[in-house]
Amino acid sequence: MRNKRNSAKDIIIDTASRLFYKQGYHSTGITQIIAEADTVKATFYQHFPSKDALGEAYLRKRHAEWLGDLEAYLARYEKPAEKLLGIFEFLAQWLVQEEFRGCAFLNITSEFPDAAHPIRGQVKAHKHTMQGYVQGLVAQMTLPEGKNKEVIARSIYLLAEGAIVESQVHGDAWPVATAKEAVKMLLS
Amino acid sequence: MRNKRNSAKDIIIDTASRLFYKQGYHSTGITQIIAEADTVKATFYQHFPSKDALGEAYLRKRHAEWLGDLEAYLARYEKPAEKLLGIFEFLAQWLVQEEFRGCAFLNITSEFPDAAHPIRGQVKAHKHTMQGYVQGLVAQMTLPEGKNKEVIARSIYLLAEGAIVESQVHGDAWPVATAKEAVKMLLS
Amino acid sequence: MRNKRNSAKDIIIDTASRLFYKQGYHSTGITQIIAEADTVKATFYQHFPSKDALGEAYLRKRHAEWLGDLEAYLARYEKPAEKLLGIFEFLAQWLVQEEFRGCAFLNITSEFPDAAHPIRGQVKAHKHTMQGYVQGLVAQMTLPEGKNKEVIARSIYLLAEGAIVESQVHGDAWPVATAKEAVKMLLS
Amino acid sequence: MRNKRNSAKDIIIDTASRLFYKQGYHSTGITQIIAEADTVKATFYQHFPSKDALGEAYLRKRHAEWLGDLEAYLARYEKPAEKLLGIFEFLAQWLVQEEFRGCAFLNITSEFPDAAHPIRGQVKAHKHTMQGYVQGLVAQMTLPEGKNKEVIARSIYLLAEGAIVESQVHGDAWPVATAKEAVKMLLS
DNA sequence: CATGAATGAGGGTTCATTCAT
DNA sequence: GATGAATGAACCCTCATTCAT
Repeated sequence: MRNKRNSAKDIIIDTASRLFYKQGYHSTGITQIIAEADTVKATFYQHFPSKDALGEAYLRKRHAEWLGDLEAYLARYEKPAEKLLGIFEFLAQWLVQEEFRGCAFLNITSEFPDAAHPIRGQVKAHKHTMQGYVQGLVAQMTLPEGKNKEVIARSIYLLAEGAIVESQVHGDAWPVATAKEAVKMLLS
Repeated sequence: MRNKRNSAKDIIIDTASRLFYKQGYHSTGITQIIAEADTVKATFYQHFPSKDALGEAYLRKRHAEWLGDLEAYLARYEKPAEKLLGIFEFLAQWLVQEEFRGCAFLNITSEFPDAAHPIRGQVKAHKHTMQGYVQGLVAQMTLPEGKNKEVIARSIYLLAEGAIVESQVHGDAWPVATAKEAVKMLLS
Repeated sequence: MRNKRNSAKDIIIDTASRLFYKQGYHSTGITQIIAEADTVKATFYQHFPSKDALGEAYLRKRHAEWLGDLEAYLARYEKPAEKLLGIFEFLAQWLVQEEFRGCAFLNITSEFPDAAHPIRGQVKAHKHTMQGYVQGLVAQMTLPEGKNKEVIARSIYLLAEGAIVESQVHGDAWPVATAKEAVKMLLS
Repeated sequence: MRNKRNSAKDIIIDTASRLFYKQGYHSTGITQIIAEADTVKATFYQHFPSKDALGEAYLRKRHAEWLGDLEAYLARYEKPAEKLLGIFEFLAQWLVQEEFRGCAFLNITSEFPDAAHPIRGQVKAHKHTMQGYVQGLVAQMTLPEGKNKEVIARSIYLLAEGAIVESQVHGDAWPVATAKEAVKMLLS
C-alpha cells in the first residue's frame, strides 16, 4: 500500500526524471515510464494531462533539486569569491558522476525547437535564476577598478554553461577546470 | 537526368540538413525527408544504410559549411587577435538569422545519450577542430607575461560555446556580446 | 444545497441530453459529461449503473419533452386536419433552430446496431407513440370515400419521418414543406 | 500471393464496409478492421491517410453498389411508373435480408454531427443522386392535370427515405408496403 | 536499378468502470 | 455516502526498415 509520499504521481515523476535525463525526452516513451513506475497508462493520464505536462514537472523537480544541491554545496563557503569558484568545484564533482549527461535543461532545449513552448519557458526561467545567482554573488564583491560587474557576472555564467556542455561533449573534466581558471583571471 | 551536383543523394542530404536542424533529429521522420526531397523510401535506403548514416552525412556537411563560413568571414582580418574577436562577430550575425536554432552539433548531442555512438564521435571531432582553430590563433599571438596560452585559448572556446547555447536559450544576442568582452579581458 | 429539481442526477441528465444530441452518443464520454455537470465519476455511478442507463434516461426525457412541445404547439388548432398539418409546421420551426441535429431517436438508433438493446426498445416505443398520435388524429377525420385510414395515417407518419431525416441530411427545410404538400394530397 | 484484384487495399475496404455497416462507424476500430482484413496497421495507413478517409472510401463503394443494385433490379421494368413502384419492391427485398441495418448513409450521418465534414458531403451527394433519379422517372411520366411533378417526385423520395428508417426502427416491412401505397395515391 | 507495398513495434491518448478510503 | 486514484482495454496513428517485383 502506497502512502502519500510514495504516491503513483511521485513515482511517475521520479521515474520519468531519471529516464528523460538518461535517454532524452523524445526517446523516452510513456510506455517505458509507466512500466518502470509499475503503473498503467490511464493512471498516468489521471495525474498528467499530457506527456509534455510531465516534462514540465520533470524540469520543475530538476530545477529545485539542482539549485538545492548547489546551494548546499556552497554553504561551506562564506565569501562570495569563494562561492563563485565553488560553483565550478560543484560542477567538477557532478560531471564525474556516472550518470552525468550534461545539463537537463539544455538537453531538452534541443528537443523543443519552438521557443514559445512552455518547456522552453521553464528552461529560460531556470537559466535566468542561475544567472541571477551568479550576479548576486558578484554584486557582493569588491572588484578591481574598471571592472564592469554585470559583464563579469555574465561572463562567469557563460563560462559555467560552456563548461557543462563541453564536458558532456568531450567526456572530460578539463572544461570545468579551465573555466575556473578563466574566472580567476576575470576577477583579478 | 540529374547531374552529380544535384543527385538524389545530395538532395536528400540537403533536405535532411534543413529538417534535422530545424526540427531536431528524432522529431524528423524519414517519411518527411523523402517526401520533401521528392523521392521514395527505397531510393533513400539505397544511398544510406540507415537514418543514423544520414545523420552522419548531415553532420559532415554541416561541419564543412560552418567552418567554411567562419573562415570566409574571418578572411577580412589578418591579425590573430582580430580573427579571435571576429569569431564572435561571426556568431553575432549568425544568431540573428531567422533559422537560428543553436549549435547543430550540441543539439544532436542531446538526442544521442550514448557517447560511443558514431554521431557523438562526429560532434567530438567537430568541436575538437573548433577548439584547435582557436588554439592556432592564440598560438600566433604575443600575450602579456604570465598568461597561459592553452588556458586562454580553451577559455575563449568555452565562452564561444556558452555564448551559442545561451543565445539559443534566451533568444537574445547578449551572450555573444558579453563573451566578446570577456575575451578582450582575457587577452589583455 | 440542491433541491430536488436541481439534483445532481437531473443536472447530469440535462448535461448528457445536450451533449448526446449535439455530439452523438459514442462521441460523448462520461468524462465530459461529469465535467460539464460539475460533478465527479463516483457520484455519477451512484445514480446510474452505466452509461447506457444514462442513455435511456436521456431518451425518456427527450420523449416527454418532444411530445410535450408538439402537443403544446398543436393546442392552437382544434380540427384534426389542422393538427395534422400543424405537425409539419411544428417540424418547420424546429429544424431552423440552431441546435437542430435531426431526430435524437433515429440518431441513437444508428449507434446501437443490436435491435434487442433496451435503447432500441425506447426508440421503438417513442416512434410507436408518434405513429399512434397521427393515427388518432386521422381516426377523427372524415376522409373521401375509398381512402384507407390506416394507410393514410401511416403514410403521413412516414412523410414526417422522411422529412426530418432529409432536413438533417440536406441542411434545408424543403423536405418539411414538401411533406406537408404531400399530406394535403393524401387527405383530399 | 495477392493479385491486383485482391490487393490489401481492396480487402481493407471490403472488410471495413461490412463492419461499418454492421456495427457503426465509431464502434468499429481500426484494430478490428485490420485484424479481419488480415493485415497490420502500418499497411493500412499506407493506403489510407486516416480512418475518415476509409470512411469516405466505404461510402463511395456503397454508393456505387447500391445504385448499381437498384438499377439492375429496375431493369426488368420499362415504364417510369413501374420503375417508381419498383423502387419500393427493391427496398422490400433488401430489408428482409439478414444483414439489413438501415441506410448506411443515414446511419453515418448520425455519427458525424458536423455537417461540414467530408463524410457528410458524401451523404448529401448520394441522397442528391437518389432524389435526382426519382425526379428523372417522374419527369418521363404523364401525370393527371394539376399535379406538380417536382412536389410529387420529392414526396416519393421522402416516402422512400422514411420507409427505410422506419423499417430499421420497427424491424418490420410495413413501412415499405405503406410507402408504395402512398406513391400510388400520389401518382393517380 | 528503381519502386510501391508490407511490416512489427511503439507513439501518445481516452474509454467506461471499479476500488479503497 | 462521497470521492480521488486506479485499472485494462482499446483508441487512432507513425516509426525506421525490408521485401517482392
